[in-house]
Amino acid sequence: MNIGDVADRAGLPPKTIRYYEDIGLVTPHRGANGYRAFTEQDVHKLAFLARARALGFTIEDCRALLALYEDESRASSEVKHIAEDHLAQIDEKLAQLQQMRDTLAHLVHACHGDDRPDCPILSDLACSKG
Amino acid sequence: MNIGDVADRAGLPPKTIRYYEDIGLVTPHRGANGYRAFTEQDVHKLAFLARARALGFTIEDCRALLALYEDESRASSEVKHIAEDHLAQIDEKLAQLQQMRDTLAHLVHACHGDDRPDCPILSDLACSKG
DNA sequence: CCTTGACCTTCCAGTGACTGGAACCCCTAT
DNA sequence: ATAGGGGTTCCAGTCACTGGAAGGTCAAGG
Repeated sequence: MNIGDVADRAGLPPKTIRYYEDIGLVTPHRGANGYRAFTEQDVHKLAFLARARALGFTIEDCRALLALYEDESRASSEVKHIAEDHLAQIDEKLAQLQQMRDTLAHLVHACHGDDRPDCPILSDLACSKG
Repeated sequence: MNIGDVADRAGLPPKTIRYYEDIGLVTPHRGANGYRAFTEQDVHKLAFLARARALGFTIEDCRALLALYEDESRASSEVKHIAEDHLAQIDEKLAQLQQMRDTLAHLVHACHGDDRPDCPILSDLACSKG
């Protein structure tokens, strides 16, 4: 199968798939014309990657998950460990983002947003006592 | 004032301050020895930047905000507009992250995490019907 | 057979916002 | 004189792609 079809089926741009080959996440064979020839298994792997990336796992997480995925004898605890780590990171990011959101929403709310130059947003940024 | 002191007072690493000079956010003078010589105003500006960046504004947002900040006659509506845009972006990101969190938490919860190879996390990643 | 257009290939460069490191200069204290 | 802790520049790397140029390949239509 050519890269374009794989891209459609895995839900990843061709550029990204080539990049994944560059960094060794997939290793498609080559046809006589030099085109990459993907197997069903490759498609499966790439779809796995697409989903894991969509869940915010880093490429290195994905590499580890793929290795575990392909290891028949892995323990589920290893996978759980990676996922839990990632979950904790997401929680931290969520908290930070929520904090940012609250502060910003407060500022936007306080700003009258008219033609006058006074602006609570800028005042706050200028001296972070808000 | 030298870059180290400014870094302490503005809450930014020296490297970052040099980078901000590179991209034209600040333009400190130079002493006879070639060292950057920062004024109080520079410190103020950098602290402004530190705060705005901490609120997740992009560098280009910051550039715009700084310009508005230094423009005595700006309308607060312009600032509000930038802030509202940014707030909307944050909200979107929050929603995505929350969605990711929910899915992942569900998977982690479903995984027994023992020595056996069965793992709902990998199963889900492999075929996204979960 | 030729052309057209869609596909494929490689390689290089850019993104955003820094960060690390090398190699070197300057200032102060001992 | 020397040791250290500043400062300077510049180059390269990060992360995960993405855009674009230059060129090869393939199937369909005239």
